[in-house]
Amino acid sequence: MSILPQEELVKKWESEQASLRQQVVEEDTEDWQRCPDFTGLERVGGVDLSFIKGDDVNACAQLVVLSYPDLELLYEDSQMVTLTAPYISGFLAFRETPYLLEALQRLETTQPSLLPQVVLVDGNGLFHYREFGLACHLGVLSGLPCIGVAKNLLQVQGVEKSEEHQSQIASLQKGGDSFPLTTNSGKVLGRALRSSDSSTKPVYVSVGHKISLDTALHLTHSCCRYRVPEPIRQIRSQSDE
DNA sequence: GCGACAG
DNA sequence: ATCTTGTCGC
Repeated sequence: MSILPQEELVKKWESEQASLRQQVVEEDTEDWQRCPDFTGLERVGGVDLSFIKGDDVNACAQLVVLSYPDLELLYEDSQMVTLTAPYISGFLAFRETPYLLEALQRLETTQPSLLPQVVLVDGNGLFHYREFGLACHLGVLSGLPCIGVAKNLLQVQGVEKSEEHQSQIASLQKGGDSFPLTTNSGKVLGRALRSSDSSTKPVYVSVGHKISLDTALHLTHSCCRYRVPEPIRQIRSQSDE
């Protein structure tokens, strides 16, 4: 096996992103997405990789499936994995997607009736340097509707932590309030969401696959008891329960 | 040289 | 991502 220099790796990954980007569906495709209170939606998934202190090679790949709208645990899968790809900002998917896909495939094989109807992904979707973040990548490869939920702002295409951005955050009064993340060319790539009344710092929601931004925003908010949506949050609290 | 850098 | 204690406020 040959090791590519990072510069070559990035070129290869960029072209792979460009080709997969064309397969992203940015609209609602499911019946439940068009119902006012998401009637028909029964299972919401969450995926994440977690690490331990000094080790960035071994990680725990986790998938949870929660009931909707009660957000109770229906399924949980944890698998220790050894990562092969490095973390490079903008290319998170190449590091994490293979193991998240494996988890979804294990579920599909063993208990297909528990497959989630939508997956909340820890990271960005279209709100990305090349409009193809982790949530898009996992969505296209799995075929499942996916939503990107990032806890930190990625500064991309003119969206930045400016005075303007800070004042927009300050203007979010209550849980559910949001404002658009608009590029310098005028395209809305996502929305900053105040996810609960008690949290000041927003989360950044963007389309992953097979869902509209409006639906993604409302569903994400309806999954929030605290700042981080339950499907993603319950993964972390899982380890000590 | 300095800031930025999803997870 | 992860290391970490207390502390302030509701």
